[in-house]
Amino acid sequence: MTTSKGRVRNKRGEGAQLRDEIVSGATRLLVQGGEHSVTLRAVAREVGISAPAIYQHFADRDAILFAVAEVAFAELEHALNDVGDHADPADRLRAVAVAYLTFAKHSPTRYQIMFGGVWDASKSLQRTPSMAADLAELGLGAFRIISRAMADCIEAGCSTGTDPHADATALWAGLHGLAQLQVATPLFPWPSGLQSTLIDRLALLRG
Amino acid sequence: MTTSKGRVRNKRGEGAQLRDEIVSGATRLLVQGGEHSVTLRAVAREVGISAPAIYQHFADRDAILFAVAEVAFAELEHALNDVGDHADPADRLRAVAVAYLTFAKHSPTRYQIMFGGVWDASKSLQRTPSMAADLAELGLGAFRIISRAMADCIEAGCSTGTDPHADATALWAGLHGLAQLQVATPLFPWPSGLQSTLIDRLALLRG
DNA sequence: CCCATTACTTTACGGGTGTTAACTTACACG
DNA sequence: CGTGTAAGTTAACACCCGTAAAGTAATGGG
Repeated sequence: MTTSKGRVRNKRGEGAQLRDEIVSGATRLLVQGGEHSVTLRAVAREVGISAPAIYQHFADRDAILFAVAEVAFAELEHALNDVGDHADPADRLRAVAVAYLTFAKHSPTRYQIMFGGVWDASKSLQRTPSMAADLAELGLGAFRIISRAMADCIEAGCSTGTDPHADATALWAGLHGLAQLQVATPLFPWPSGLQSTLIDRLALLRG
Repeated sequence: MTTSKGRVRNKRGEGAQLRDEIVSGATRLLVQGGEHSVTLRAVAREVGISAPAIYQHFADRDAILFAVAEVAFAELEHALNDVGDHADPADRLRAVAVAYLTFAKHSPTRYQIMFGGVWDASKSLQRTPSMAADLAELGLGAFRIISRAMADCIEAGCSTGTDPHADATALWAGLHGLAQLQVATPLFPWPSGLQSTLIDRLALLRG
């Protein structure tokens, strides 16, 4: 086999493959046990390699978590983009919002490291300023999809909003709060239909 | 005789005082360094006692954090109740909402252990079902203040809402999302006036 | 065919954690 | 005054962590 880039090496797999295994192993741990259970050694254990082997692919524990977040962001963006065709821009916006909520609800721990990281100032992600900036950039990608759908609604007259950015931001905040709060306090008597209510009110739909 | 290290030990009735010192020490650590830095030993260090001494007052580390949350909930409730007199129920609701946001923004890490605990399934608070229930109960206390203010608005005709519980819940979700998201991602270009926009929209004010 | 490189291994260091056990001290009471 | 009890102490157990250093097996170029 030719090695133009010299990537093929060891018994376990071809270079980048192990990196992916590490990321998905870490993701698995995150989903199952929360952020704290994603430790360097635990990831290595999960993947079936020795702990120091990880340093071939990641600078430190935080870099792994960052990679997990990257994947999660990509997945979220995909979910938001892939809501199907909707003749009515309002329907589309609603679908995007629902997709956002579905993602957050379906994988809450990943959602947390994406958007809740800064809370814990010293341990979790974003210790490095550059990392915070990168995370913010990725988050903006997801936000822009909401923002665009919102703008389309306003332009089409489905929404009585006037400032797409401000309106989309308000909607985003509402979605975030609903998603997180519902997962965090499942014992609360959540009214049915709350989701639609909140979306329609914040997006100023059907006004 | 006092110990060579100077701390007066074991006076009867000093017990409860030390308990408070532990709670406030833990609070201090939480505020400064995030939840992960509130470790049993660190708390003991902060208070100036030995780690095992804590077991006289708390069953385990989680119990300390729970006590911290209790105090924080009391403080939040007090802040929500103490928004001054307002002739207009809408003004009062707005003031309550602002107070909520102010609290969350001013002490984000405490806010997190109050409402964000369940995210991390295995480490943080609420491992015990009973603890989750207790936390939920405390949270309900704060929510009821919002709910009552909301109901007053509806009754007075300041709000076009119809279902006080549902409307208050939507507002709560919005407030939670705004507070947390703004703290979590400070780099985002937050529009000015977003706070009032969100409150008025979710509370259906000035209809 | 040899050898440098690469990717991984084992080993080990230095530290942290929650928690238990055994000891010590100070006070309260008979 | 002696003594029992409660509230502290120190010491220790058993784990976990991140990561650095050194060893080893496979690979591919010269």
